[in-house]
Amino acid sequence: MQEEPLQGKSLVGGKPDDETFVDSYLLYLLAAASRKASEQFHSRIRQNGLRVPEWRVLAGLMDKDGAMVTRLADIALMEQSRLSHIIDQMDKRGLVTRKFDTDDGRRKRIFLTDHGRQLATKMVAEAREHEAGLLQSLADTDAERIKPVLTALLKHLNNDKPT
Amino acid sequence: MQEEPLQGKSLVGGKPDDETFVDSYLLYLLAAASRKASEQFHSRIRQNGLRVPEWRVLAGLMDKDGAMVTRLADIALMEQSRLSHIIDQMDKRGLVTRKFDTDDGRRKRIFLTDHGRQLATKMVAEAREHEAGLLQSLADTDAERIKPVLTALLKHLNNDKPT
DNA sequence: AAAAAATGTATGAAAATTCATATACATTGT
DNA sequence: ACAATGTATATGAATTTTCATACATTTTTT
Repeated sequence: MQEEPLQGKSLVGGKPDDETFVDSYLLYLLAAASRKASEQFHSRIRQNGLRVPEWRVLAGLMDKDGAMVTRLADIALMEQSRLSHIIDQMDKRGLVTRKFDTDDGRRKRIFLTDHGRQLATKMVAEAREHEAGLLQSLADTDAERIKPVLTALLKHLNNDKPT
Repeated sequence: MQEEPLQGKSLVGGKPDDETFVDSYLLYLLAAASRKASEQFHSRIRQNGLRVPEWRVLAGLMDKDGAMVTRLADIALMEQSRLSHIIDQMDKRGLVTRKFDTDDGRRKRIFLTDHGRQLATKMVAEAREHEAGLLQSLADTDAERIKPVLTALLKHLNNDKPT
């Protein structure tokens, strides 16, 4: 599609594999796989009037409605203060609501509103549909292996968190 | 470390597996794996006076010094205009430099300066070291499977890009 | 060979995110 | 019971990122 024109030294764009770094670097592979795999669906999210972080919040609440802010931030893969800002906006839009935790006065618990749940439900359906297409387009063997591998990695990562 | 206190309904934090969404959703697994796996190294990046996107640019240039902006943006997993801004800053800091492409007047090619290359080299070494530790801490079978699976996924994703 | 369309990069204002810290409540140790 | 310490969330200024678009080419079309 987009051809890299050769350079004077005829090297750019064609380094032997053992000289490249990123293509064999785990953290890069993870980031790249995540970004490229999500690209299409992210535009669907925007078509539904949401931004990606907002979708993550909705999805997180579908699993854990009433989660406390810190926990939700962890689930939604973002920093606490960012989540606070986002909750502000989603609250104003009537997607979620904050309630005091009766047991612990410092905590607030975040709940989906009816409207929020409605939108979240729709998006989860779209997500599952999109995922099915993605998995189907993969070679069967790959599709079977990818999730278990990621789950194992994630489990491991969540265990020995850095002190 | 951080215990989720049980709710009135004794349900929060303990939904049966078949009711949770994110934990079995591919795009979430990818994003979560990427974020959690990178967390530690990202703080190393900052300790070296870089931000994560800057590190990505340096790493990309280690593989493809003299890349054009659009291509570098793709490698470094960011939008073109963002890369332009970042190059501005890295240029001012003396890490990279822009040169005109002789063949195509629209293009600029980005090169590491000596200083930039020095820092990039150091960081790549740190990255490899960190990666080795990460892989070692995984069960052998997992470690062997993860990269091929991601590589296959990425290869697939890069092929049938959405029109 | 113009004109039209496409491509590559930069730019700046708007919006989002981060960073440091304030505030409020809880827990621990004495 | 009271400091002292720790935890949970919010807040606002500073910074980064995005979005739309301008500008300068190059490529395609007629």
